[in-house]
Amino acid sequence: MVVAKSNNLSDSLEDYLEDIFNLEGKSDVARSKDIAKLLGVAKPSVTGALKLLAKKGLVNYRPYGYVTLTDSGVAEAARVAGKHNIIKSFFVNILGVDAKVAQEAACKAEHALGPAIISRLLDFTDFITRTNGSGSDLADKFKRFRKRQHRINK
Amino acid sequence: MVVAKSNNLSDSLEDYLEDIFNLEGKSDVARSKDIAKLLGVAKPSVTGALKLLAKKGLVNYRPYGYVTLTDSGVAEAARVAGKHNIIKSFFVNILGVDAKVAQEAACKAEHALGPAIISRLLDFTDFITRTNGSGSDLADKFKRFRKRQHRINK
DNA sequence: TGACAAAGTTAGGCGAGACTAACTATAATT
DNA sequence: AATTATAGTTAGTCTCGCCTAACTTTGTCA
Repeated sequence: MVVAKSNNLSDSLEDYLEDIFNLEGKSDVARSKDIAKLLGVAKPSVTGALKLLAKKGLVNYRPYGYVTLTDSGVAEAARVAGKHNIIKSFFVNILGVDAKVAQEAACKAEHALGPAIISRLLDFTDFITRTNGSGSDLADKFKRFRKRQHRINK
Repeated sequence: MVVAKSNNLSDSLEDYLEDIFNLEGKSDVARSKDIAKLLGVAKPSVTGALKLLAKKGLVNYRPYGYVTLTDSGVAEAARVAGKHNIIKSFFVNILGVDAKVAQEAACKAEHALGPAIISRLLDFTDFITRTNGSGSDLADKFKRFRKRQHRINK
């Protein structure tokens, strides 16, 4: 089930873009080797992806040179990274999922959820994080609820 | 980013399995033509998938014969379909997402979310659906919250 | 029961995205 | 500055999942 995207970017290319974005944020520059390591792919795979992204005008690529995002590359990457954070935040802060598990699941789910759902998920996380009438945080309430539900397994 | 799965089933094969499961539920039998239609693929793709699933012992397949799930096929398919329903239910009943959008997103997200997250999502949907102290359903509260948040766009 | 329609299969091919092996360019060290 | 290590690229291959065209089997109906 390969899905046509409006932005014409495959899941794979979105991942590259996102990682370049994160690397730029950390060290102002993305090195091919680091991209490969972060994504868990071999170096030639990175070269191939960079060429594709360059053709789409999303990265500035020159053989043996440093990699930077173009303006539209930054925009695209930020969109993907934003999804990632919204999803991960929901998993961690609301569902109480382990950070590492949440991180990995968010990596995959970010390609599955469109703007309608992402927007609602963001609002919902915001909503549920707030203190409600009872003066007790709902995420905490849920943790206790879940503990009760599963006490038989503990 | 192709992901290794513990069950050794690709996203694609999980989709076939799930659709066969649903077709069996409706008419006791899955016809190749209907699988193709449901998944939006050409008929030869179905033949190929059925052979793979048969090799894994998940479907009973004979050329030109009807397709049924084996016991382990049912188990696998039920697991996937279960995920699907939990995710869709959260989208629709909690986030208030349109049913069609939720359906499609769930189709993709079901491959992204592992048991730790699914289990919590199920509990959470259960939890949040219940009436809380204020006597008002939280999903409803969220709808109002969201309406307030976005009233500027309306 | 024979002809035709519908369903399913086979054969061959294509693109995406990964890999390894071998090569080239850049950087670092002395 | 020459050597060596590291980074990056090229070339070629593989698998997966899809496709179309052509063929075979099964079902229907006059």
